[in-house]
Amino acid sequence: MNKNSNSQPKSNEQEIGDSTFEAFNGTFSSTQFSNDNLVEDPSFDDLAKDEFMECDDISPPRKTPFLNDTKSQGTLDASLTELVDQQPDHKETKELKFGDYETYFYHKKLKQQEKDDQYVQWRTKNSNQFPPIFSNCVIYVNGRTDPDITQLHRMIILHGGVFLNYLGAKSNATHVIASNITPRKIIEFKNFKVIKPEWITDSIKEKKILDWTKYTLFSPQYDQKVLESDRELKEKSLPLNRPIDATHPEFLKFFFENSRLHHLSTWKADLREKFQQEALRASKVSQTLRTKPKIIMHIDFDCFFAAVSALSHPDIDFANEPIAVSHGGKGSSDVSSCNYAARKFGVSNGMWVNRALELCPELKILDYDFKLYEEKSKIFYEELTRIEPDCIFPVSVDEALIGLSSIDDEESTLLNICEKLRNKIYVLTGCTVSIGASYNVLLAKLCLRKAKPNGIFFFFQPNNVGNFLKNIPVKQLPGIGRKIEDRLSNHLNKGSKETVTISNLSSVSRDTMVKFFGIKTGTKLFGYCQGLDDTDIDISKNPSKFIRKSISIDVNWGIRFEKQTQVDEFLSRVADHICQRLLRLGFVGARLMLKLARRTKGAPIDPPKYLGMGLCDFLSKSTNLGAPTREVGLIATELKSLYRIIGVAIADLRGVSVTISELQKCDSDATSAVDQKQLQFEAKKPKEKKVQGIEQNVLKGGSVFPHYSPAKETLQKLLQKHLVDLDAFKALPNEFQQEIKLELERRSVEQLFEKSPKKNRNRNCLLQNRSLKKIGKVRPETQNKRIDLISNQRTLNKLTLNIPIENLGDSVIHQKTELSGLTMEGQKTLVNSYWASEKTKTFNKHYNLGIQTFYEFEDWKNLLKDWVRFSFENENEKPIGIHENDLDVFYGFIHKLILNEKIYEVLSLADIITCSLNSSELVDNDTNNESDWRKIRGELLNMLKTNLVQKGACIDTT
DNA sequence: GAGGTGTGGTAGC
DNA sequence: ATCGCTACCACACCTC
Repeated sequence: MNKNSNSQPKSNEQEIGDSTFEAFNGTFSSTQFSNDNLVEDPSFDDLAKDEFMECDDISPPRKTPFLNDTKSQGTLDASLTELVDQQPDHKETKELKFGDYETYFYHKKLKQQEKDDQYVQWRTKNSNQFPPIFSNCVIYVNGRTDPDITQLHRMIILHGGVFLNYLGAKSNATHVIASNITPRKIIEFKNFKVIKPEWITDSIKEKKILDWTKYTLFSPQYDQKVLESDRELKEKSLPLNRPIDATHPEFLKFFFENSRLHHLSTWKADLREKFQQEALRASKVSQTLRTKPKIIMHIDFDCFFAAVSALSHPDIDFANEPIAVSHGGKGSSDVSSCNYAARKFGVSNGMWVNRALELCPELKILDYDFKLYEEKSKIFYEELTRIEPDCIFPVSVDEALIGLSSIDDEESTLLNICEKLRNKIYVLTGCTVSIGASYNVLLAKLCLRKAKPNGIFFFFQPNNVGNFLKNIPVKQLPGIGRKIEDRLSNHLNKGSKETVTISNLSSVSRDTMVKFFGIKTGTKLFGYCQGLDDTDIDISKNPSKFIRKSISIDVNWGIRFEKQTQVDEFLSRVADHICQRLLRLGFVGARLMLKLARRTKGAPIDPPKYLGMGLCDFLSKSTNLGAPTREVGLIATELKSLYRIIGVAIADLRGVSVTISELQKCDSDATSAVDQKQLQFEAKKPKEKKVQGIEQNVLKGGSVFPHYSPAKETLQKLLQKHLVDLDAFKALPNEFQQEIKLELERRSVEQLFEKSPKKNRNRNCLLQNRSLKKIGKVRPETQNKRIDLISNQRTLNKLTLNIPIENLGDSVIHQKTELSGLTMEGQKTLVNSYWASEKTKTFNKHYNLGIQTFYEFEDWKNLLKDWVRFSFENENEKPIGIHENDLDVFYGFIHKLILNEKIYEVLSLADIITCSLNSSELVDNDTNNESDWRKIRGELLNMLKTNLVQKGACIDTT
């Protein structure tokens, strides 16, 4: 068993299945490393007790490629026998961390696996009795059947078939067995051969596989063929030629369902959250000072996706046949995972499929099966929990760091724990894991690299660390990626392509590293070179450090837009999506960032990757939402606004990323701890009475708002209240005046309503801030934001409107199109002045407003006055006129105002135009110019009106 | 010097 | 065809 105990670290080119073990020193003495200690070792005893509880019928698992491997067999087979020979302890009542439901399924699965193994053994012993008639079948049994599922299971396995416990959407089930079927299942199983159980029994009787079509379950009208032709018809009627890009309303759903990176990220975040929550609970129970774990184990599946996907392809010889997981079979799809047989050909993760096929023509491409990955991952983490380490730190869906300190100083114990774990995981998932272990995270990670694939590697010789590290490429160090490697390579090798190893760095001083990579990265890298790493993986020591800090959505594939409306609709959908996630995770966020990928100038319009982003520049802009929120409307509006500020030309947009940060917990669930706290805080009796008052009033048939009657307030008072200038108001067309009036009345009503505790109660999460004002800002639909901003003249004048003038010039034509409902041509001809577009003298340039200059509203008022005057100035005996670019900037600003619901500001700007035109200062040299200005003014009101009507309609429906 | 903002890099398959 | 995500850290640069 300990035949490898004194071997040197194996090389990277090790054979598959080679399980190497490097001797401990220091804490662990190699003389203690023996089997005799096994049984007495308490931690091992515990381990054994947990295993196979409630499992009474245990037989040795089948031989597997993994176990048959000649190099590992001695060690692994021995420990495996030992593992399963342990008597189950039925008295064990210790609670399991994952709850009864999951424990139940865990044991169920375990039992099933063991039964399968028994059957396989019987079969091999009595191969004459059980001809393998189902050897090419992967069979799933649904619902109640006769004979029942257990019997069918047995028959299938005994006759060489594969029995599926779970039917994934992309499962490779060749047959589904069912006696009855619901209409819902008919749809669910439409892509499978659904057959009666008699097919199995009859086939066994006949000792040959019978024609399944004679046993189909569907009645003639639901016959498989009919279904298929139905499907074909449907598919033909759909415009399948059109590529599905981000303009499609269902794009996000479709995209995320199929994005491996999306899955990886969400799984990771979920795991993190789960362990963080558990650590939080644990730390409440015991606040004892924990010591740092002495041993760090790094456990990771070998080519996880490939191994799991291959499970549904029993015909594949995973150890020898090159396989890869990807979408589709060719082209610019990424290879997400490939097995070691494929790696021998030079295939690697992240490579495109067509390149991989060039290197390895017989490479088999398998599909993703995200559900199955998740399922296997769950088993993996359950197993990790089961060995009760000091701490578990999830690195990824298939990978974790484990801290151990309770093991006595027994090398054998650690090796045994690792091997048992590996075997157990293999038995339960059908996939192999590798384990690296050392005394810190850095070294554990490096050990894992050496252990892969399908092996174990330890390093516990601090005195020998230099030797251990010297040939390791820096790229293998955690946190050292392509960029840092490149910079190191350029610095050290002066451009030569040779891999930079740690020994190459020995000449680099700490100061140089800090100078190169900054204080943190530099120091860390320097430490790594000495084998030092103080990363702590114990979440429970400081759970709050691991709490989620942001939520984001990135879409950098399929982004192709032609019109602003498409972009806006997409941003709305993204907002909706992110708000749903905020809700699901129980957060509100106060900060919003939009990051756009813009095609780099000169990069091809269509990059080599189909609908990919190609070479891009990234531009980002963030904004404060005022108070933590997850209001879709607000976030969508802000995103559209941010998009316009960043100002990426629509045709060049290749990626959209939205991040919400400054999160606060805000569970919608009233039973949550957070809400309970807030409810206590909110306990204010008088407010409750008010609610009753309103409700009573409604019952009596009176106004919902007993203290307010809109009719009583005169128009003048209303206008005063909202600081709308009476003259400006009178200058408006009648129709528009009416709308403003209605709007203001509505706002007064809502202002009252907003103060009612009924609404606040629904949002008590925000009461934490003890600020009703902030609550108001969270919900623009209820107009509080407007009131806040408009009712205070000082605020108004201080308002900084983030419009960088030059940026707007590029894209505001599109914005105008959006707002006024006019076509782009219509917008352009709105000002039909004689001045030509080649005219370079724009107001903007003339006044040298500069780049990225931000203006307060007062500045904009003055600018407008100046601009009007400027346009009437003479140049070559003609007035300068209004330049298209200036107008773009101006409309962009107006748009921003409207987006932020600053009605008063738009009105005052309209008023300024009127006043300026009437001013005697102007040289009355051209009536066209004046009429242009009046058109612009009309357009402002038009934009406002359009927006108000939209808003009104929106509010009416809600 | 503290704090805000934009950008860049890294990790997992 | 294709599904190039996402959370986090670190840092440069800026303002106050």
